[in-house]
Parts: sequence; C-alpha cells; structure tokens
Amino acid sequence: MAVKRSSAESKRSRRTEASIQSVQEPRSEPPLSPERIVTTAIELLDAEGLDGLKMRRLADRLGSGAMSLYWHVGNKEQVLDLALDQVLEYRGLPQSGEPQDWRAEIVHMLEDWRASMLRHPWSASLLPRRALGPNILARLELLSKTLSAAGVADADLNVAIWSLWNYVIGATVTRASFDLSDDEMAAAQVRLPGLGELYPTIERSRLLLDNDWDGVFRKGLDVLLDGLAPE
Amino acid sequence: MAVKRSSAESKRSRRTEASIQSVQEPRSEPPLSPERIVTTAIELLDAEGLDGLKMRRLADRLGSGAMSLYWHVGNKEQVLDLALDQVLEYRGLPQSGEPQDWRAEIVHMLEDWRASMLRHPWSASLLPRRALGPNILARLELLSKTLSAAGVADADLNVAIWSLWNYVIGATVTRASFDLSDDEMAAAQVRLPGLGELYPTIERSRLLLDNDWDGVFRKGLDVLLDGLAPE
DNA sequence: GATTGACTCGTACACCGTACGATAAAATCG
DNA sequence: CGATTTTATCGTACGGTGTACGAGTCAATC
Repeated sequence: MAVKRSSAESKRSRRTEASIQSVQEPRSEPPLSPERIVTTAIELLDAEGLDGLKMRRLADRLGSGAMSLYWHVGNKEQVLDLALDQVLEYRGLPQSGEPQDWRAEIVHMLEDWRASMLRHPWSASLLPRRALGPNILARLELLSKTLSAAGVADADLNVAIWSLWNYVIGATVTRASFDLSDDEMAAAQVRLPGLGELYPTIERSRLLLDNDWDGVFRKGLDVLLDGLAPE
Repeated sequence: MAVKRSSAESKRSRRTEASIQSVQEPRSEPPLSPERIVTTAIELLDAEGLDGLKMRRLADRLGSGAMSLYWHVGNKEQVLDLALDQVLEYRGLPQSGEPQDWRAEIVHMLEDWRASMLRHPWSASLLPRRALGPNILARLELLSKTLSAAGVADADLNVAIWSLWNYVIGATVTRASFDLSDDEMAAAQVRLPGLGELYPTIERSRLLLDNDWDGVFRKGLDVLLDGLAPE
C-alpha cells in the first residue's frame, strides 16, 4: 500500500556538511517524490503524448526502477490525475490591487485556462474522464465568486457559470484535438475530393482551415458575457 | 491487411432454398461484418464502459474468434472511431416541409447531439481524441448551412459556428463526466468537510448538486443564439 | 477438378500495469 | 551502543492486452 504521506514536509538533513565524496557525485539523482514524479510525467506526456506514458519509461526518466514509483503514487491513473490537476493550476491576475474589473478577471482566467491546456494537448483528452481536482474547483470557485460579486443574481448564477465553463471546455477540447490531428485534418479538408461535395458550406467558409482560433474564441466569449452579465 | 471492402454490398445468396437442415439452426450466428461489429461494440461500451471493450470480449459477444474481427476492421482504434461516429448520426427534424424556422432546426440538432452523447457516456471521453468522422462533419455542415441561410454574414459565420459548437461539446463533455462519477461527485460535495471552506461560493450555489442540467443547457444556448444571430 | 480468393481462428509474442517479497538504508528505541 | 522498526528501492513474475502470422475452411471461378 503505502502512499501514507499526505503531503508531508521533506526533511533535508542529508549529507550533514563534511562527509566523504561530498564534493560532487553527478551520478545520483535526487530522491523520488510525488512532485518529481508528476513533473517528469508531464514532461513525458508533452514529449510523447498520452500513449507514450508508460510506468517503465517514466521510471527510466527518473533514474529509478519501475516499481519504486508505487511507493509514492497509488497507480498510473493517479499519476494522470495529478498531472492534469497540476497543469490546471491558476496563479491569478498578475496585477496587485483590486481594480474591480470583474470582466477582465474572468476573461483572463478563462483564457489562461485555455492556454494552459493547449500547452499540454493531452490534458484535453484527459479532462472528460477525470474527477474534479482541487485546481479545477478553485477556478470554478473564482468564476462563481467573481460573477456573484459582479451582480449576477443567484437565480442566474448557475446558468452563467456553466455556460462559460462549457464554452471554454468545448473550445479547448475541440482545438486541442485539432492540434493533435493537425496536418491530417488540414489535409483531409484538401485531399478528399468528395469532401467539397458533401460539405459545401464547410469548404466555402474554410471552417477547418486557417482559422483565427484565438480571435474566434475571444469573440464568442464576449457574446456570452454580454448576454449573461448585468447591463 | 484486408479491409479491402470499402462498403460493398453483401450478397445474400446463402442457403438457396431447399438444403438439408434448412428448417432451423438457432445455433449459428449471422456472418461478421463491420456493421455488426460496430453495433455490438456499442452495446458492449454501453454495458461495460470504455475500459470494458476488449477485442476478445467483443469477439465473444459476436460468437467468433478474436482474430476474425481483424478481417473486417483494421484495429481496435478503428472500432472506436466507427462506434463514435455511428452514435453521432443525425436523422434530422422529423417534420416534413421547410417551415423556415432556422432557430428551431439548430436547437433541435444541438439538443439531439447532446442527448445522443449522454445516451452513450463513453462517447464524450472519446470525442476529444478522435478525428472528425462523416457524421460529425455532416452536423457541422448543417449548422453552417442553416446559419448562413438565416442571414449570418460570412464574416461572422465562423465565430457563430464555433461558438455554438464549443458550447455544446463542453456541455456534453462536462455533463457526461459528471454522469460517470455521479454519486462520487455528489458525495464529494457533501463529504469533504474542508470543501465548504475552500469553495464557499460553489457550496452556497449548490453548483455541483441537483442542477437542472437540461434547463441550464437550453438557457445558455439561447443566450448564445441571441447574441450571434441577426436581429 | 484445380485454383483462387474471401474469410475464420489458434497460437504466439511483445508489452503493459502492478502484486509480491527480498533487500538496503535510515530512524527510532531499549 | 545494538536491536528493531520504518522508509524506500527494485527484480521477478503474473495475468491480461492488442495483434502478427500462418494454417485452415469453404464458396466462386476458371
């Protein structure tokens, strides 16, 4: 079993000053920890994609045996859970005070959400099947709080929250899956000869091609905010 | 290799009238085909979830050997692709003529989309990582065509299409993943003692609890349509 | 009747997550 | 201080996976 340490502090009392060969041993890796495992897992996921994450490969990167990981994490699923939640951490608006600009705050948080997931495309495919981690909940909480403080009535609050939420999730998931296929999809729009006949409007609007994704995202978000927020 | 038959007709000339034991053999299954494989795969996915689909198990249900499937489908991924696309087929509005009510047409298609995916919750987790199948493209095409015919300017068309699209995808994916966790999540909202302290607004609005999901979905969709459509 | 192609499937292999228990090292205790 | 427990590492092995391969069957064709 193990994984007892909830999130204990890690005493750094090792190698107390003068011991033999204290000068340099570039050989040995730092000790394992859930944090290091998750960080390395994210690197591996970024490099090799969702299917590229294997416990043995992760252990290789960490310079340890495969089974050593299981002392720190329960199983592979938990590694994925932790990696997803870590990627979704939000540090908030950089500015200092509170300029009361709730709309800027919300837009920033949602655009950061989208940007964070697009930086790690595997996270989009993970999101639909994982539970809500603390960082996801924190963003939802911020969204709720800000909207409520901006004057959205309690009766309309859940509609507003979920509408914004859905929009961002959908935009991210859609965009990320396009990133994955990428040329395959762009190729598909061009290659298939029958495609223009079956889907003429899509072809005419070049819907799948050279889109200004960021601009489109922002415009739709504005429409939603206009309709949901007071005034 | 194989999988040569693109979608050929299947000659049904077997058992030409009078042959021995033509009366009844309830033993033998109908012959394998991509259609039967996909249909059975959907049954299995509905019953056992995404992780429950194994090629051997699928073959068992079909009364065949595991390797026989590979004559008809390239690999397991393709089975998932086909299952997803089949679930997303759209039959259109039941009514006959064209009452010109573009808004009803769009709402119907999008609500049907959502309903179809919620009927098969595994499809939501599949969607983010699969390419666009023909039935998905057909829905996108219908959406484009209807909006365009309703008078949405070409310059605004892509924004409108993607905004609606994103919203529906997000709503479906979010809702489906809640269905999967279900009691675990409802339990989470109640169980965790610190949850109310960390996320007070979420708790107060009962955001994750007893939501009128269908109503919320429809309201957000209306906001979006109001903002995107002419007039 | 011989040949060819469409199909079925048993066996085998590489690879996966991880249970289990043997180790070693550090911390704690008598 | 030695003895014992706790913490951490990891080699081996097991059950299960997708599927490559090739040997089979059987109907259609020449």
